[in-house]
Amino acid sequence: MTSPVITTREKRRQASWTQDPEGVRRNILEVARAEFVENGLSGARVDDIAAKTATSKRMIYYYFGDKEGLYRAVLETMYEGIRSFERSLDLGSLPPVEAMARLAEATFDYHVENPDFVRMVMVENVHHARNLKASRTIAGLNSSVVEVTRNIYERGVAAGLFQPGLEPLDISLTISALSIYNVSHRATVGQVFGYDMCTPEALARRRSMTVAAVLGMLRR
Amino acid sequence: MTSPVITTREKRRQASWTQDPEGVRRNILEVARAEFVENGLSGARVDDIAAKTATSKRMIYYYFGDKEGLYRAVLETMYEGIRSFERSLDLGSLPPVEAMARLAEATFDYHVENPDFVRMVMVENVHHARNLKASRTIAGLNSSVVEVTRNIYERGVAAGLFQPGLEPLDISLTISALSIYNVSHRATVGQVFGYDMCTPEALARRRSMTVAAVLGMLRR
DNA sequence: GACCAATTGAACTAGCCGGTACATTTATCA
DNA sequence: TGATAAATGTACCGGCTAGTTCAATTGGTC
Repeated sequence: MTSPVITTREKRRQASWTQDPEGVRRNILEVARAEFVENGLSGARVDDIAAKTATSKRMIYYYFGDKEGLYRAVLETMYEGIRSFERSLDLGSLPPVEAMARLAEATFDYHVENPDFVRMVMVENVHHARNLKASRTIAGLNSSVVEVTRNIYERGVAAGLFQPGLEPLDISLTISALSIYNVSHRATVGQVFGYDMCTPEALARRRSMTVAAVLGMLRR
Repeated sequence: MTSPVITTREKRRQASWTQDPEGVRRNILEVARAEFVENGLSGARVDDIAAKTATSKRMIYYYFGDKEGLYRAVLETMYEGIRSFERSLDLGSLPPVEAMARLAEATFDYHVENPDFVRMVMVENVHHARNLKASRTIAGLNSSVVEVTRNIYERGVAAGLFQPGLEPLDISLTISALSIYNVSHRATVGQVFGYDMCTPEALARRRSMTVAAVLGMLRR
């Protein structure tokens, strides 16, 4: 179904080649993602991206128009990823406290496992989310995580377990803040405090503190 | 004592001018800060910075060596700012719970009031803290916030108010995460959720939730 | 197998951008 | 006041960088 990705090694340098739009597109996106994540939008070089693909710079412009178009396409794949993660959450059957803990843990884990997403979001924030705004695709991908949170929260309030009067969105943002920080600020925290937040031990500690903070904030 | 900052307007375009090393340096740093904060390291243009100063590009290289040297100098002023803030904290006389709440609030407020610092830290993380590492100046500016946190925490544990066994650094990082997020992720959150985290009302909510989360996590 | 649209390649370019050469003016101080 | 060092201005450059031109090849269609 999906055509095989063309690796850099097997570059088709002969006079003859086989058409493979899907593969070329995917190959460019993969390389571009690595470059944008590593160097940011302005820091990434189209020539470098092209050199690392199995194809040429010409194809980047053919498929993505310009550098920002390519960046936007990468951004879109990232947001598709987290939306898909959010949809996969199935916490309706768990009791409120367990569900909320599980939500926090899953969110935490997602960010740890997807540093590229985290870095891309950082880059995008440096640019005031200009490309996020410009993407019709991402606009259509509305987040379901707030509704998930609302459901759990309201069940908890009804059961007398959580204190009432809070905004589900704020709860969501708190979880997000505690999850993303470990990855996004790994470098500066590592340098300033001589502490790597991403070792397995550090992550385990930070994970349980995240759950404790979220539940502690909700408990009445 | 400090010479007046030369504004862009009163550029000295005459054949004669007065020397003002301090002023020129400061003027360049101010302009550079705005540009780096707005565009990042690779996004900022030395020509643009020069054009917005009262002096010329020549002086940037005279005083700061190269673009990265200028960036590093800006970064250093930022870290001097937060270290100074940390030293100004005087929470030893407050009871543990109040002191911890006050620490969280003050940290929260500092980030809200210093978005330039927050953005600079973001940019620096995109670059894997390369320039932070390179700065001897910042290395000498060790953070006192962990010791402040440790003091409060240990008093709280001794008083039977906080649960024992936690790392002061982790508590610090939790406060930091919850404080910085509102500013650093304002753009993407604003776009994705249609929610501006930096309105006075939103900040008030997020501020009290931050305190609640931190205390909730510590309470035994 | 001839035609056409989609896809790909190689070489090229205009302008930007970090950095510099060189000359000149201002302050310091003996 | 003259010599020296520090500070500043003007003009310039070489390489990089996003984007393009022009042409060729491929695959499907009738």
